[in-house]
Amino acid sequence: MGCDSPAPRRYNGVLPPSVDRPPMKDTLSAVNCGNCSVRRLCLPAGLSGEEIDRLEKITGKRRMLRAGEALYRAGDPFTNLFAIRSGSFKSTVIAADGDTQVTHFALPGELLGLDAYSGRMHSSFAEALEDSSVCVLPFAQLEGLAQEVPALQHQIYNIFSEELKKENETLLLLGKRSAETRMAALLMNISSRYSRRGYSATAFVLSMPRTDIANYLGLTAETVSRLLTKFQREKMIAVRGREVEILDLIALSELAGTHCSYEDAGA
Amino acid sequence: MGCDSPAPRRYNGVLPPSVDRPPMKDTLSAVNCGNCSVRRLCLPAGLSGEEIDRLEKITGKRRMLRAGEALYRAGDPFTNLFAIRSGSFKSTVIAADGDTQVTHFALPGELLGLDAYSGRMHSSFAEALEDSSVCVLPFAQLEGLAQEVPALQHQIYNIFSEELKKENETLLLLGKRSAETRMAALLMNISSRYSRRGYSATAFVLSMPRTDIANYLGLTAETVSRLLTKFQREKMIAVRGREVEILDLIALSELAGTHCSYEDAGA
DNA sequence: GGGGCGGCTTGATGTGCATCAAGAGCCGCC
DNA sequence: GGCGGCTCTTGATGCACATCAAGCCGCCCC
Repeated sequence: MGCDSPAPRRYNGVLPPSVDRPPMKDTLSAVNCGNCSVRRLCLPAGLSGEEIDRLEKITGKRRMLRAGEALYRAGDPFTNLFAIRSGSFKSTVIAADGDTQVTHFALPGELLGLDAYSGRMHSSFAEALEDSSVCVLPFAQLEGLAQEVPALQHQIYNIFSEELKKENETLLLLGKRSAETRMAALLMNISSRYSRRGYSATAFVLSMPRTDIANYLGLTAETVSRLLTKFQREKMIAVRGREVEILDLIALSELAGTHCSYEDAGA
Repeated sequence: MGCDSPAPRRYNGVLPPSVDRPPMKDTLSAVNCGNCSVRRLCLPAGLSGEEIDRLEKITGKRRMLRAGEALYRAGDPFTNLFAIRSGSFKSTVIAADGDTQVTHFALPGELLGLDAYSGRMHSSFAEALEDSSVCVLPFAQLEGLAQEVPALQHQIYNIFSEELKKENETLLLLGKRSAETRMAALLMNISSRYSRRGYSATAFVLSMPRTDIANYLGLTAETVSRLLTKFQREKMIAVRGREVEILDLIALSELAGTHCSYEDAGA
């Protein structure tokens, strides 16, 4: 394509390592939004019981993925949105020179593929960070249903809008913050997202390798490693491989500069 | 609010300087989407003549703003979207510590306020960079119309999705690129956006000061200034204050690393 | 005209994080 | 068990860009 030119700068490829285990086969088990543990965070939020029933009729199946498996790749035709049911994903984009950028880490209840609507083609990659399961949402049908169910349309706008808001915060982080602040902010972010999902806010396992964290934060893996060690030395966290325990939530949130939006962190 | 803590890092306030001229008064002149020069880029894209008529009934009025005037501020209740008719804007978010980040520069045909839908409140600021005019779109009515007009709903999704896609590219830029690459990419980006709007791709006036460019790119004004000087020395551009002329589009696009997506730049 | 101010440029110095390099822990596999 | 390949850590060095500090230019206003 003649696109081999300029200077990447920093970094180290982070492309789908293409796992050797066979992909899990698609299961056709029916989706059950009404009982789903993340329904408050997902499409069904704000829908009546009857509306959720209609939604379930559309979201025909689930798909299981193994760690490292790609949910979609840039260039794939866009037909489905995916709602994460369990596990976690990273989204990445790739520059013309082959350089990769991790743009999100996605957790259960979040939707993947929204950026593919315009152009009818995925422009980013989504890859499972651990064995995961997603609900498959054929967008054409979803769109049709939203036309009839205002609450659903409402929720779709909500999710788009939330997504934009989150990206603004990421820009703030990347644009002007020190490595230390970025790292602290990521830990706080993951903590609060796990917490919303009913997991511990202070003890969790990072599902992604250091290289992905570094890439996401615009740093290097070495710097991430040093920062985690430093935080540990300062008794803010305890780290063992990918296991993290937050020992001093207040200190960490102050470092992150987000304590005001993290409810009652200061109380 | 007890939010006076941590380390800002770098930078220099960029908040609404609050112009001394009185704000322009709102004019009630009817909007005419059908004739608007940016309708291809705006909400009417893909709508039939009759549908555009219905859209016009909703978009009741225009609003004129002077350079430096705020269109909305974080915390304002969300009732309207705004479509830029002429001029340009910057969007910014503000961190808990008061630090500001410019997240976008917006040009005619683009929508402002999309990130405020969820939560019914603006979470960012939009400020006119020059005397500008916008169409006011009461979102409740727009939402109602979209419920009846699939093509409009479609276009709203399109715009949301485009917005997400653009943010991904910005993340790529901020996450891993050198100052030089960022600056070149911004110039190319502005160039192509002006070009889509029927203006020259190679000669334009930057409507924003160096500090805003620097802030947007995660750099300092000094670095921006040095880079522009350097590009000029290397005969890629000519700069005089805010006037920019691109002398070597190819070289600049190669520096930016985006030449593959810039149609026919290599032809 | 001249003084003040904000935006811009240019230079000198400093530093935060990348880069390079080596080694340690962990795991799957032969 | 032990080898090869990961991810992760830790240390030494260097550089890109921030920071600090003048000075310039255009513009408004007295």
